[in-house]
Amino acid sequence: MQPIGFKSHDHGTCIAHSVTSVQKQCAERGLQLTPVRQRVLEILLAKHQAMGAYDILAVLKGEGFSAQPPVAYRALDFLVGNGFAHKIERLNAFVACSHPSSEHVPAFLICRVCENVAEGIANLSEDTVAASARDAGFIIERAVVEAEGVCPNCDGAQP
Amino acid sequence: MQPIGFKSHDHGTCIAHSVTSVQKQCAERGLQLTPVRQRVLEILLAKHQAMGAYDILAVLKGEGFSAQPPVAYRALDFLVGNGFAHKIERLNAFVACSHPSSEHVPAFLICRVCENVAEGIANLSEDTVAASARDAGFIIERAVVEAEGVCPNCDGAQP
DNA sequence: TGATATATGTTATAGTATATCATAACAAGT
DNA sequence: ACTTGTTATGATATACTATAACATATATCA
Repeated sequence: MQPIGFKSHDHGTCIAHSVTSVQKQCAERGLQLTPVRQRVLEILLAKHQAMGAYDILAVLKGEGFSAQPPVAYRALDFLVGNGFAHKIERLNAFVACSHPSSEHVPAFLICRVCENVAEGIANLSEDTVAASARDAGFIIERAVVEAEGVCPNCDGAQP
Repeated sequence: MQPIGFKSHDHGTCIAHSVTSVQKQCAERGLQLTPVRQRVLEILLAKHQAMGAYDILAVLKGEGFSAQPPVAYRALDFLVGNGFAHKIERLNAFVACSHPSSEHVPAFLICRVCENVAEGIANLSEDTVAASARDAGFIIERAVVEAEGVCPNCDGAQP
């Protein structure tokens, strides 16, 4: 449940573990993790940075996949729609989900210097947000928190 | 501090009051609320819906202002940069700020049916988000909460 | 007044995302 | 086997969003 984007960790294992986990969930839920979809997930997992759809497309291009925009957007729609990735609206970019096994309100910590992204979990239900929504009679279906700032690796080093 | 987007209220007064408030703040802070800037603010205030830059441009077009994209984006940059409006990233659209007199983390309640937007205030400092950021050593400079769902006026009436 | 900064006008272009139609692959029922 | 339904992919074109770059004007102040 901790953000992992700014800590050093065994990233090879991190990737392998995530892919396996997603494969398992797809099997359980009757979802097809087709080659493009899995490859896009792997591309996202390769960094803890957000990637634009066209960045992903550029990677796919050299690998025998069709490289038209809809290819990337469809794969991303699948991943985002099923909770395996998130879109960071502020950046028009995508990241693999760090907590793919549970429903949650993702909270992104976006470093404006190095552009790395860590994903935490927000607990809006205990926030004033939930109270406002309740008072207004508004039913929240999905939510996201996007926070921009400076990560520990960049703090001090850069403006 | 309550969201007002879904409640009936005297909207004429609501607009006039907001404009006056922004004028006053601009005077105090040495900011120039030029004709385009004020007009864009008024256009945003006219609804509690988010408007795209090109929607705004279309309104300006009939009013003797230049209607090239940079005109709208510059006015919006001014308004957003000084806290008089917000950008809703999820919609690539803009709304006038409902609480223009104080620093705050805005929390948008976006109705996916009627597209109206209410603005509440989040208190992330008491949320798990703040704890995650602290643990990670991440310094949050700006943040926003975007929640999508169904407003009381649309609930029941629509899917 | 002149120097500097701020704001606007204008053209062109970059970057992001989707609509649309065609084709393929596979499963299920007849 | 044959049709039908469903899901995924291929491919083209286009819509939508945003900014770069440079010219001109207007404000502000030493």
